[in-house]
Amino acid sequence: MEKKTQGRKKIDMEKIKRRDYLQVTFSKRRNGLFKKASELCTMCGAKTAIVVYSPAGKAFSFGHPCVESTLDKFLATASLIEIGESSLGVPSFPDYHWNIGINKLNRHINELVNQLEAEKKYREGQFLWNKPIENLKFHELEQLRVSMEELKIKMVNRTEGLKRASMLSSYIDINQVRRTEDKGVQ
Amino acid sequence: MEKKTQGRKKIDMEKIKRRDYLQVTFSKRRNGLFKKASELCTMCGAKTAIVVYSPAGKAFSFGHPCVESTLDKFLATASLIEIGESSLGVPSFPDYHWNIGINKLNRHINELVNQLEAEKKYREGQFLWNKPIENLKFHELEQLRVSMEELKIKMVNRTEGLKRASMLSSYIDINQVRRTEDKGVQ
DNA sequence: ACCACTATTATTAGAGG
DNA sequence: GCCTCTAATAATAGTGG
Repeated sequence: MEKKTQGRKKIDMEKIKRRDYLQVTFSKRRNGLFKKASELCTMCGAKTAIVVYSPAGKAFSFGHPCVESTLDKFLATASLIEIGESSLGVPSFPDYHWNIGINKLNRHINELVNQLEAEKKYREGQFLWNKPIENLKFHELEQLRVSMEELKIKMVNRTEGLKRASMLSSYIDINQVRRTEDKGVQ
Repeated sequence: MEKKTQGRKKIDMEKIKRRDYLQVTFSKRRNGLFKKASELCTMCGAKTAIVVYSPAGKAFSFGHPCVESTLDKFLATASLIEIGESSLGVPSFPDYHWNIGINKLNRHINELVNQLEAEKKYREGQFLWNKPIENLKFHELEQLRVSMEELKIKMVNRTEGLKRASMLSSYIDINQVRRTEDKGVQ
């Protein structure tokens, strides 16, 4: 029962080398970050989304009111501004489109697919990919989406363990903090 | 020059009512949040993306190494997990969807864009990028096709990279804080 | 892995410029 | 709006269970 603690050391802002310390520090500081975000949301009425990847690639997220809505709003607005600003005073639209970076277009496509899925979900109240492929009606659009899903499913099969428990698990009412158990930062 | 300060008051974790206080508190705490995130990134080698919306709807973001890459990774993984969970008990989609033709893909993307345009018009009205897209469907389509191929390759590469350690990338800059000017929370 | 403790540092509310 | 200052609170590194 020796209560001799040496107290907090001044942080040196270097990457921690010891793996056990890294793990515990990551856990503590991630919780602190989410707590700060929660305080910012409740005190100031802000909307916040945080995504943190541990060095091992494990994902943790915080969202108020939820991660997806905040991120969707951000991505949509960013893309709109991006496209709108780039086309301001630039009559030669082909050049813009040909010069735009692949990454931006990738994000654009991801956004298109995500938004369309959200819209269809909102309209139809059901994900079409729960149904057998043979019954799909909008064959062309469906085939595109199914192909993308197949792409993603292959990613699931390859990324083995870090998937299902990571995200989209449970939402807590107050803060919508959702996190998985911290299996390690390694 | 009266230096009588009354010190910090215990926070009451309620929504601040005074608008000027709300503004300054939002600013201070947002900076504090980003600083904490930066520390987490440098100390633990984490990847982080934060999006904060002020009550006025103004967006602030922090990202390490950048917002987009972290969010892209999150959204891709989230989508595949979502699909993975939803497809539990559903036999895997056949492989031929991987080998879908480029020409078909062109039509699919075209329909995707058009349908999304329609949906967004229906839901929210006109958007800035509606008009240019109508003027240049061919170029848009061509670029989207290229980006789809890139996306496919990129996702495969990313998946293979996930299995190995993702700590290869160097975390150089302190913050890579990208934010807009704080015009007010109101 | 998580929890408790605590000395010490870090953050910040409130005020003034 | 932003910066400084400072007292007071909050977060946390290190330790033990």
